[in-house]
Amino acid sequence: MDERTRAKYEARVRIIKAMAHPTRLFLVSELSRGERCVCELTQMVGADVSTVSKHLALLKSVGIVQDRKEGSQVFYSLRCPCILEFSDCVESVLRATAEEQLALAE
Amino acid sequence: MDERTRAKYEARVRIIKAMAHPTRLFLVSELSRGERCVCELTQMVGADVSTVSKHLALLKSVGIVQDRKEGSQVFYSLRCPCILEFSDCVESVLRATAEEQLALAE
DNA sequence: TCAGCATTTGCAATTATAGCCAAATCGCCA
DNA sequence: TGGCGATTTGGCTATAATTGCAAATGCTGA
Repeated sequence: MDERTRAKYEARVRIIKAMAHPTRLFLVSELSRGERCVCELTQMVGADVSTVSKHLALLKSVGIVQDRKEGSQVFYSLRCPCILEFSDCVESVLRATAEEQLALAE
Repeated sequence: MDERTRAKYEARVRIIKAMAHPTRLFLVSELSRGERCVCELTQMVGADVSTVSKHLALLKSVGIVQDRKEGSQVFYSLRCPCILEFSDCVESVLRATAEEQLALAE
């Protein structure tokens, strides 16, 4: 794998890695319903505000979400609605595995 | 986020995490072209065999790939062709970011 | 200007990952 | 059976990620 190829995969990996955390995946799925402010998200997640803020900053840094300030609040929203396709793939892997396990159990 | 919800996201995260590594993303994309044995993949990646073997084992453990032994060789293949949809989403985030950067530069 | 909420940033400790080398397995064939 | 090539596993070290607390920043309304 040459330098150029590796760089290409690393760019994609940054985005995938951003989704590879339970809290961030939850945030993304919550944002797929619509804009939310940090305080709302923090309450839903149930972790420290600073932790949630950092997760959101990471998602933003790779371009998955965008933010909008309104007064002292910050509203985050999805920048790409494609997350659904993304999830579909994950779901189908999960389903395939579950079906296989079921078959083995019989 | 209650226990049950968290467990749901963790199951999905295991799959996403498996893709969140340059070498593994490369392996998956290479396997999307067809079955390959460990020795071929090792050569393409250019890392230690043991390293590649561990990456493949991880991909297998979450159900993304499957293996088939033939003599002393092991052939890996994709278990879910959906990786393409997965990539499409990643690509569109990349593209959106690139376009935005371009617009800012003008 | 000051107090007060919302959010981000700096810091330090804990935990998880990745990589290589060496050693163990496994199947094949002389 | 013994050796050989292919692959996996164990062990160890180095690096990266995650988290909460405390402090800093920003905005708003009195």
